Amino acid sequence: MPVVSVEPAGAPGAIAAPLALEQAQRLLRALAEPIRLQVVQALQHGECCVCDLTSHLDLAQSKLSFHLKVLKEAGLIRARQEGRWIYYRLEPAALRLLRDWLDQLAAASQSPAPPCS
Amino acid sequence: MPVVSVEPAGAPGAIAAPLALEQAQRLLRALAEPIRLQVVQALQHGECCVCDLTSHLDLAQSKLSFHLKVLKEAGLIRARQEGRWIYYRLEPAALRLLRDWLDQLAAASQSPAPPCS
DNA sequence: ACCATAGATCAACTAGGGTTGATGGATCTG
DNA sequence: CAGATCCATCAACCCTAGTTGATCTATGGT
Repeated sequence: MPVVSVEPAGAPGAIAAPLALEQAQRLLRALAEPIRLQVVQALQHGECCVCDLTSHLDLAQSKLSFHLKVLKEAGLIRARQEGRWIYYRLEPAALRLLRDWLDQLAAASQSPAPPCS
Repeated sequence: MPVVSVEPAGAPGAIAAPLALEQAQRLLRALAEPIRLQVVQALQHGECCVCDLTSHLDLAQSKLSFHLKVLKEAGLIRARQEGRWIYYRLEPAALRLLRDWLDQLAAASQSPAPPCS
């Protein structure tokens, strides 16, 4: 179900450019929202159940649930149920994916090259 | 004017967390839009004038201009005038800033730690 | 001076994403 | 079983970000 399938370590040289772009876009859209960024930050040091997040971030339960869903569908977080609590945690692979995408872009943009095709 | 002031290489250990968060958020919001991503990709190998971008991406001039402004205000691109043309180019420092922010997050999220405070 | 082109800006409109409050389904406790 | 807690989901609303078409400024050519 998660959109970002943690790719099974194929040859690191080969890149399917448009696919990577699409994934990068999904991740960016999911992260580009204040509340979701707060959630991601709150999860950066370990997993956390929803009720603690609501109180910690002072959010309506419904609102938080909505944003958790967006983050989960983008593949940025993962849920684990334990009794009646549901613990969420970050998916570092997704973060690394986006980081690598940015890295490529930054690398390409500083290699001297002729202007615009 | 650019929001992302290319910080003058302070002690790399010291981080002003909320400030970095705010900048990351600005960059993310600017990048999280299909057209703006296309623009950034189009600029990844060198600078380009607006008229070439419009034809290359097949966009209304007004629309492109709007998105260029957003990218510029976020500090992701920079403009240079030459005659009656205006050339835009990527600002790799901004990309690296965001990459580093993601890197921190990914690093923190995989160090084993106790759950939720 | 006149006209053409490049690009920014503006006002009016639109649509998609986020909010809100209520309801529903699970799981635990007594 | 009855009640309570945790969380997801839904429908209605709202607002902001993006679109559109027109206008404005500046530069350059003739």
